[in-house]
Amino acid sequence: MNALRKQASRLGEQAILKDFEEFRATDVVRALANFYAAQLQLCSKRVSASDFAVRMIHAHMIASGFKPRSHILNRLMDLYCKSSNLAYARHLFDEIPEPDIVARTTFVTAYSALGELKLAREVFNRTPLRVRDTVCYNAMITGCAHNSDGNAAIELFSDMKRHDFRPDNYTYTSMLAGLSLIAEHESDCQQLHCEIVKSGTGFVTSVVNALISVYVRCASSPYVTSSLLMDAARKLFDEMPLKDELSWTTIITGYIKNDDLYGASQVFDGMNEKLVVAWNAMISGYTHKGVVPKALEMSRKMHSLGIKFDEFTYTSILCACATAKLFSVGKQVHAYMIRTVTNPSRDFLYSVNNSLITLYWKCGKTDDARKIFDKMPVRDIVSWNTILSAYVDGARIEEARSFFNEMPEKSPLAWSVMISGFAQNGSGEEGLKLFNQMRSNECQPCDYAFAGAIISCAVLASLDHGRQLHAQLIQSGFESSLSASNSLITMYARCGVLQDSQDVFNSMPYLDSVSWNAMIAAFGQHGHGAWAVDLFERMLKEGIVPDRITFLTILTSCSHSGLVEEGRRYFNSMYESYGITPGEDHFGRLIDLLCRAGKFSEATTVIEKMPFDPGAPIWEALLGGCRIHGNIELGVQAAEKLFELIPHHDGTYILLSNMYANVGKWADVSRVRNLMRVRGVKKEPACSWIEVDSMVHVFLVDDTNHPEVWAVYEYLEELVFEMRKLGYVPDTKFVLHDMENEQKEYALSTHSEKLAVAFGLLKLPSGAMIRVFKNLRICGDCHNAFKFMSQVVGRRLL
DNA sequence: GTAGGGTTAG
Repeated sequence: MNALRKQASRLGEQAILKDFEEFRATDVVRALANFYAAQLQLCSKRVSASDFAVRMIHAHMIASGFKPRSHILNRLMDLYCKSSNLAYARHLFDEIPEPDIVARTTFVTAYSALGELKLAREVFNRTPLRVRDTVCYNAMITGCAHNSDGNAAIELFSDMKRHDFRPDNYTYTSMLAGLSLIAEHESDCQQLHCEIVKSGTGFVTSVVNALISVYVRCASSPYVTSSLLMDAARKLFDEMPLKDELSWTTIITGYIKNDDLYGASQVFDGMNEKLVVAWNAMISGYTHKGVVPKALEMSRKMHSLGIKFDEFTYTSILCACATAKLFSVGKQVHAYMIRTVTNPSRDFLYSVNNSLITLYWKCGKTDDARKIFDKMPVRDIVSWNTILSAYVDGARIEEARSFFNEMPEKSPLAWSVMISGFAQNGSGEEGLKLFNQMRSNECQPCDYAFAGAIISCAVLASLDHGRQLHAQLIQSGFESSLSASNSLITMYARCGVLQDSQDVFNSMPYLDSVSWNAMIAAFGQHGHGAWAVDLFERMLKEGIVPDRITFLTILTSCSHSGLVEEGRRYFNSMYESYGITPGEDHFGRLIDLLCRAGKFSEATTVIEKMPFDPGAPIWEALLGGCRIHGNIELGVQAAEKLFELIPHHDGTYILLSNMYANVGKWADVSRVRNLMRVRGVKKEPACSWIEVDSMVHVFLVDDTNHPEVWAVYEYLEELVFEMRKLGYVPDTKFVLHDMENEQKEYALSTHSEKLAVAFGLLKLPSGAMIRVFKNLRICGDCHNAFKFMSQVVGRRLL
């Protein structure tokens, strides 16, 4: 009891408790009943802190031997449901011999809100028809609609009509709102609209609001032309006899959702008394559409008009600052908030602190973000997820992992962030492991989780897994998911099946810049620079604005296909036409482009004229070019710079030794390899479980950015080197050609067999060889796979 | 006891 009391004072429930203590003296049952009813009423108004008080009052009821009548009992159960103490409520419920309809409806609502549709349905089904009423049907319909069971909602709707229950405003509102969330029920919404008009509820504000939001939602669907539907929504809005707060905000956010900020601001300007909610909608609208200055201007205007900011306003402004990385402005807003908000609620603390964390994270201060998190008196799921994303975003994968393990509650979002975090970090295997773990924890993967798992397959170049996941994705109903489809494009390309990438790309209902970037990259990786350029041009024609990633991708594609002119032109257009300042990564691609084409003097000029000191990516690009063309003098210079910048990077040694190997300077190759050994440079470990067959794909397809790829790359090159040293002229010309000039079409269309033949390694019956390669699924140890390969090589050579 | 808008995490 004392512990509870302590908690009560922390939650600010003293008022209730004081009344409570005073009342104990009297002992009249009727008065007690009134008192309980009044206290419970009080609790229901204090949403955030009522939990404890309810338990106190209930405990007192039991202690004083008070037997509550149904209305008090119902209220008690309702409060328990709303404060997530559903078990208590259910316990009470089960003890009532004949629970009334109010009690039953309470449970239908509570279970539905928790996503426990089956339990809700059970309570509903056990309610005899003679007891049922419209409210209880409404509650059940809302439950079905919110849990995306549109068909059940429709069935219930006709069921209630069959039994002569007249649908009311609540029914129509729930039906409309629920069905419009589910894509395949658009025509049902149209039918409902007709029925509403006939029923005479067509002018009821709440129903029209719901209708407007249906039109808005349909308008933002990728399958339709939004302007007509928005016009229809606007007509409904203009013609409605009585507008309430919701009508205004629904239409404003409707315009924002459909990218019509002008339309939104027009309606907003037409408001006589501008609601805080509407201001908030405008501010967040501008922020999300990337017009942060406008968002800040709105908040300044709001301030100068003396309109008080609420929790949502602060959160939105801080989010705007985070998006635009305006750290000092964000801090000012925070300071202003501390001055003006004297008594923040718990919900306020959550959201504001969460957006502060976001601000610090986006401004590159992850450790400070963590400090805020640690200091927060109360944290919610978003607080945890934000920190997790911050770690993943900063490639601090180990910290992310241990933070993830500490999380008290792992939402699907957290799982998917962590899964794609692993994948982005090159740990495809960890990503897939986690995805499977997610499923075995009975956590239904969402489309983002699938996307993470699919990217993991891309990293591993594990086509079989990728295809399996694609099938499961369709089974789970995520076929049209943007993020999952984007990851499929990348996965198929990395696994060497370009056609499948194109199929996914062409079948997508709508595309975002990520989709275009992925497809352009896919063409580029497969050596189809010209196709990549075509697609890029098509993207521009369709009015999609290219971003930094698009330019990285198109520059890489040009570079891999020797399209020097185009690459140079695109590089220049970056700033001139799109206002994007080229970063070091873009310069790196340009250098790569020039060096691959042998234009070393132009490359060195670019390096000299760059607006910043050249870092590792620049020297790596230069060294890479020197490797291809055997430009020893310049290559050595670049390697020296690299050794200064990143002393123990294995990639530098490997590039250097390959450069020597390409011009037949075997002594130098040995020298570099020895140097590596002497300096204790560790080679990145090879990935452990993919098939040799897949590795070859990775090696040929990828840009050699991943550690695994480096390992494979080095190993295969070593094999060729050994062969050459032994005076064997391997029939590998085109493979080497592939390596160096990225003409990968042939290699990609081949499988292990052709590759093996190409290496001149084997004249084994191809079937046997294929089986060895294909079945050599060395789970947990790829070294053995390589050992096998080298044994075969040895046999042939000796 | 039932419906509908604005915030922060991918």
